[in-house]
Amino acid sequence: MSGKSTRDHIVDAADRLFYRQGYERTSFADIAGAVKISRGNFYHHFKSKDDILDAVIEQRLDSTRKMLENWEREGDGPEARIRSFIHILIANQSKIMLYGCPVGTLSTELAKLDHVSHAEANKLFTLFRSWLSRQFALLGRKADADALAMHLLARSQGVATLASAFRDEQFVRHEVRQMCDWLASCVDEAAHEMRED
Amino acid sequence: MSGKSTRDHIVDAADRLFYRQGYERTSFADIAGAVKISRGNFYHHFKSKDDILDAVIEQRLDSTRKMLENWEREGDGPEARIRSFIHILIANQSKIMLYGCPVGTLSTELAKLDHVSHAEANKLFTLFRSWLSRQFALLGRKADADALAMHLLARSQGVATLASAFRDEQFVRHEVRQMCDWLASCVDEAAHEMRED
DNA sequence: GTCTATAGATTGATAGAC
DNA sequence: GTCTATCAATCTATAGAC
Repeated sequence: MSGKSTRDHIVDAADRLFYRQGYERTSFADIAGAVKISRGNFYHHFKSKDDILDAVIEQRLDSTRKMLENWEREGDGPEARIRSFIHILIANQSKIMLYGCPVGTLSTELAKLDHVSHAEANKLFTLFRSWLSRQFALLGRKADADALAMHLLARSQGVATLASAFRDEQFVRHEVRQMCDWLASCVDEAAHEMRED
Repeated sequence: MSGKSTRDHIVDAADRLFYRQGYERTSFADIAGAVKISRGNFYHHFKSKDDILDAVIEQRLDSTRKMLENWEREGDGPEARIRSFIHILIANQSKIMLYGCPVGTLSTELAKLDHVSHAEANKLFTLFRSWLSRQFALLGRKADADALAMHLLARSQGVATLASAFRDEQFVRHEVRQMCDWLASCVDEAAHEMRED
């Protein structure tokens, strides 16, 4: 109950720094400075920098799973849950405008580095993808649920990228509104198909 | 007429490596290896690594300007020109699936590095943005031309990001088709507004 | 479990011969 | 204009004292 272990502090600091500076740019010295331990002490907890990365990805997967489960438990329908996803762009707007989306930017960086953990990082995308796909299926769009999930994922990724390039709050709000309109039209189409059956 | 200067070779190699590996990861040794010159020789042509980056951005701006001017000269209408933009995703598909969009990934990396040339790199985005905006205005959507340009930019960025994460050709083709449908609906709405005036 | 000290490689950058 | 040699700083990682 006394709080977090040194290992947890390292993972937390690395998580923040990898997001803000990128993985390649972040050195052990940076993390050591943030956690206030010596560089040599790292290797008691992790055997390499890649090892810290894997722990960071694991932590992000855990917290994302919890977030999605909470949205599922809140009792609202699938449309409201998907709206919660869309509104991440508003909730995290200031960070996104500075550093982009933590999922997309990590995946992109690891792809370029041809890093062994690229596949691990992409599990974050897959987590959102299958969760969204399930919500669209619940909405009555079973046939194209996965395509809709990918479409929405892509649009939020694009908004995050341009948000960090242009730092334009109004653009983000405008696109979020449009995505919610698009979502509502998805529901309408589903209802229409039901009537036809 | 004898071909490219050493300086040009350096910029070409740096351009390719910055795209494939990222700016931070690419060292002078990498570029030297690609151009087959010694590391010391760099500093006769550039005074720093940042200097090479600026030259790379300048070259990308030049070639992008030429591409957009060519599309403008081809005689087709604005709708066909915007379709040419959308189809970059198909034309460069294999590279995009490996390294993402050269514009978006550079901007994202420089944002995280808090690099002085981030604004320079964003001029690439602005170039596409104002060109697209002009095309939408020609299409009869003067009032919201810039918002439509940003929307389309965002969607292609998102598709590029997910293309490199999931390496899914069919997804790219599907999204490209949808973007073209959306473009056609933009034209219809413009025609409808004209009738109302 | 945390530290200091250090190895060994690589980084961006400089000096000076040719 | 290109080279070799080298600098100082930084990097990941290891060894070993406490």
